[in-house]
Amino acid sequence: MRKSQTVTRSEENYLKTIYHLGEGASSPVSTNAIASQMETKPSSVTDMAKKLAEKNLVDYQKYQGVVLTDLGKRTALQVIRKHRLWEVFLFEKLDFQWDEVHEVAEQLEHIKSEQLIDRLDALLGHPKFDPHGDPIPGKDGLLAEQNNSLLSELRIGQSGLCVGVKDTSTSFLQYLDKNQIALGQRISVVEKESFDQSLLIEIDGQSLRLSHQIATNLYIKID
Amino acid sequence: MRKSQTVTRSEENYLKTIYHLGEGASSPVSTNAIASQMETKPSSVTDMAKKLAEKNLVDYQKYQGVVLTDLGKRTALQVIRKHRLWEVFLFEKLDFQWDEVHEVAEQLEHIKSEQLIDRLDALLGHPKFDPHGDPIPGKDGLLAEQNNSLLSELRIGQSGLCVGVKDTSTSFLQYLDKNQIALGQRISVVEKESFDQSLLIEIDGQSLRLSHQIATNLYIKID
DNA sequence: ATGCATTTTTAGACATCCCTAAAAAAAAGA
DNA sequence: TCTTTTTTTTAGGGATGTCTAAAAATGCAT
Repeated sequence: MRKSQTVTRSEENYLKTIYHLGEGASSPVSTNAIASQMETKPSSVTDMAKKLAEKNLVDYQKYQGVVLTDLGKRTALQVIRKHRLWEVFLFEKLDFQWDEVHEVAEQLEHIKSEQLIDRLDALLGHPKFDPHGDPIPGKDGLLAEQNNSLLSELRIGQSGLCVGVKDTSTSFLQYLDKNQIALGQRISVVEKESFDQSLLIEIDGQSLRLSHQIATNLYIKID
Repeated sequence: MRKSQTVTRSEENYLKTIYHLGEGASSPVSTNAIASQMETKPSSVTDMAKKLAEKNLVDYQKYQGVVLTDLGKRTALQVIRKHRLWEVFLFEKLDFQWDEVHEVAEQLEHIKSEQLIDRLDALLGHPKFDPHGDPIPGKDGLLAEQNNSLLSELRIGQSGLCVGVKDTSTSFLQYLDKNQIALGQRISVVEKESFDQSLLIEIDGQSLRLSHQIATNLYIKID
């Protein structure tokens, strides 16, 4: 078993981004997609692609984008695992709001100590999902299954539990807070407006109208 | 009030080292002292001294070493505050041994979030000392008074509480663990051997002989 | 006090990670 | 197909933080 080389903070950030853009799959991710996601320049991405390929973390063919190797995927998942565990810690133990956890977790995810993460995981009770409902990869790199639907996909009369958000921007999360929509709540679809696809839902005994855009960013677990 | 510029991780490490070497005082710290403490080269220290002087964090005169400015001292103390709070967290919440906390805290101390540190401090109950008995600077940068003695300074018959260690090396801490010496314990000096300055002490109902070297690395709070 | 040893600084270089500008390849459309 | 547009890569360079080797300043000792 070959000892894995050091992966820098910057390399970890690239791997994470590539993982998210490729949805964990093996479709190649383009230079431009990575650059715009990371708010950097395509030329910087090309440089890094070569470095990651050198370290066997991605497959890279000129002009063809990058694909994570198995090693790259495992590495990315461990960074994501750390990110999401820290998010749970901030939310549960330090009373951060769910729209405040991301930025700090971006820093904490790069701390290198297996012991630290194992024990943090235990302290938190081995959580399976982060405060946004995203699944936390295990030590083995496996993700909990999530066969969830978007709220916008529910038919009239259907109901389910709100289990996650797709958009994690501060403005969206604050909108949910303002309308008292939180993870774990039951939502029923009362009516769908065909004109603008807005929904009338019932939540917590209250009726609420949500735009289509909101409904496409809420994950629902149907009973 | 001028917004303080960004301080890099490397700069923070230099400030911390300079603070420790200067014992917080205003005596100049030499280039070589910093270099050997940080396991780097004197030329690198000179480079950094210029950069820190530029940012008003140290006073630097060629060939005269560096002295922390007020701003530098405040910055160093905040890094030390973070380091020691994280040590308490690791020790109290994640069951790390006291010889294991340092390395991970070296990484965690550079996380930038005032909110995080404030809340961590609260979670831990605003501790005043870290697991080695070192005082934790407050938000205001003030250190709790510590008028402690070294065990080697006690006279025969005197006793006190073990409140800290001077040497924090793994080997020393593990020696203490092996001999069941921990912070908070009462130690009485029974006898002093003038030949090698070793001590016979009583601790936890047991007699124990300690070398002079051990005794000069244990802080005792005399009643 | 002056000569030698030590300390410190300078000069020049390298690695990382980013940038801009220009060239090259790929994709799109007429 | 053959332009034109878009994407991607190359070339060259800047900032940070490190190093080695050599020069300069300091300071100790006889």
